[in-house]
Formats: sequence, structure tokens, C-alpha cells
Amino acid sequence: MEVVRKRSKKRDAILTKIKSTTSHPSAEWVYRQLKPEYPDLSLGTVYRNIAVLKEEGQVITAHIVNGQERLDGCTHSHPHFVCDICGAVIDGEVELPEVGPYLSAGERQGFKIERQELVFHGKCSNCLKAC
Amino acid sequence: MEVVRKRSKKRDAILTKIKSTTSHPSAEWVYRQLKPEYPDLSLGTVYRNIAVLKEEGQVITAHIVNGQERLDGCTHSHPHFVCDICGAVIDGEVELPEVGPYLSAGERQGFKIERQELVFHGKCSNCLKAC
DNA sequence: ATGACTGCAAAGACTTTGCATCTTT
DNA sequence: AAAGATGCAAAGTCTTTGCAGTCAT
Repeated sequence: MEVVRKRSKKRDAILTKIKSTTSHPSAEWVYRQLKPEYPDLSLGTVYRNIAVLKEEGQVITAHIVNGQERLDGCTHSHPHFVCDICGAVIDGEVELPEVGPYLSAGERQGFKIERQELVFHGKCSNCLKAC
Repeated sequence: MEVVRKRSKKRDAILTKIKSTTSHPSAEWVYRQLKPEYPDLSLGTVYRNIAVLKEEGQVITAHIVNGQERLDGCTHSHPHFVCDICGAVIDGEVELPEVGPYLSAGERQGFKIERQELVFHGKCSNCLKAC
């Protein structure tokens, strides 16, 4: 039986918070941001709602940095820059490559491609300065 | 002071095992494969040596699938297909896109790109059949 | 000898989950 | 009411680490 979701203020707040930033936050960050306004918020609720929001396609995983999932409220596919020093995740202001050749390669290999993920690793401007 | 590494049969075996497969194994898999031949092998040793091998650039992370790191003994940059159903990681038989435009975008954004990671998600042939 | 490597088990980090209670419909 | 949402704390999964003993140089 299909789950019929009910409205939840906390879920709304979690989604809004994620969409309000381009910092590609972690669950922990979302929790810390909302805790002042929702003192009884629990981390479990944040995780549960992130799972729901991902299922609904309102949030995606930007990348996993040091074993921690980083979220993205901007759900159209786009490249990310990840700083290997400080862990910052930055939106790459570039288009993704044409998928055509990849789709056919996938087909050739019996693989059905549904989604693309392009991540560049390196150093962000702050960390470059600090070097 | 620079660490001067000593030879270790287990490290050799771990590297050989990782290089001997295209299945992009997890630490756990490597451990289970080697355990019969090295009955006193411990999982901690596998993790420690994988860390060393990554540091030496002999092994890289292919991707993180369901929170588990998947390794690659083929260290030149190449795309991967990840099956979202069974978690299989498959080498994409395609070239990476030209980095030129991305490098300049990175530069424009103050980011120094050092490495590229391209992953396609979808369904592998086995899981497609099973659908 | 010296210092790296190892097994073992404990600890860590992040995430998930069971249960009783509270909310939304 | 019925069923989803939540807090809390416990449990789970993967990985790292401290320590004492072992091995390579």
C-alpha cells in the first residue's frame, strides 16, 4: 500500500533550509541550523526527512565527502567542485558533457544510464591561499 | 620525518588482489578473499594497507556505494557505471570529456581542479533482466 | 636494534531504527 | 479514529586506532 504523506512543519523547514543554501550541507548542519527554532528537533527526524525528500526527488546527494553525505536542493544535474582540503562543495558553473556517447557506451555494455554525476576534485580558493 | 616503508607480504597480497579484479571491491571483499590464504589476516590490516596504497597512488576510490568505499586498482582516470539496484561498479568503456572547459571554469571560480570523477548511475544488465 | 607492520578489540563517525507518543487528515 | 511524523536512545555499518607483540632492514 502506497504511503500517503502528511504535512509536517519540520519537513517543510528542512527542505526550505536545504534549498536556501548553496553550501551543500550535511544532515548535521541542517540539524544545527534548525535546532534554535525547533528546540525539540532530533537528528533522527532530519535523517528521516532527508530520506523522504530524496525519495520525492526534491533533494539529491551532491557528493560524499569524508564519509559524510552532502545534500543539494538544486536537483537538476550539474557538476560539483570538491575541495580535498576543507571539504567544501561548490557548484561548477559549467554544463555537463553530452550524454549521447555515454548512453551508447552504456547500451553497448548492457547498462542503462539514468543519471550522470560529474565531480572535480582539487583546491578551493581559500585553501589555495592558505597553502 | 618521512616514513620509510618496509616490505609486507600482506600489503603485496592486498594490492595484487585489488589489481587482479575489475569488480571494484570493498575492503571487506579483499579481506574475505585473502583470509583463506592468510588465516591471521585482520580487517584492520586491510584498511590500514588500503590507506597506504591510496597514499602511494597505487589504488584509488572508484566510488562510494551504499556508504561503502569501492576500490580500483586501475588508477588512470576513467568513468564508472554504478548499478543502483545491486551496487555493481563497472568500468565505462569511454573516454572522459575534455577537461579544458572545466579547468577554465574552475579557474574562473578560483578553484584549482586536480582530478575528475565521472560516474553514471542506472541499471546493470543483470538487474535489467530481473526487472 | 630500530621502526614499521600486525592482530585484536575497542572506539569513532555517521546513519538507521524500534517504540511510545504526538499530529495531521 | 487511522496512519504518518517525531523524540529519544539504542543499534547498525563501515572505518579507524591504541597497544603489545612481530617482522623487515
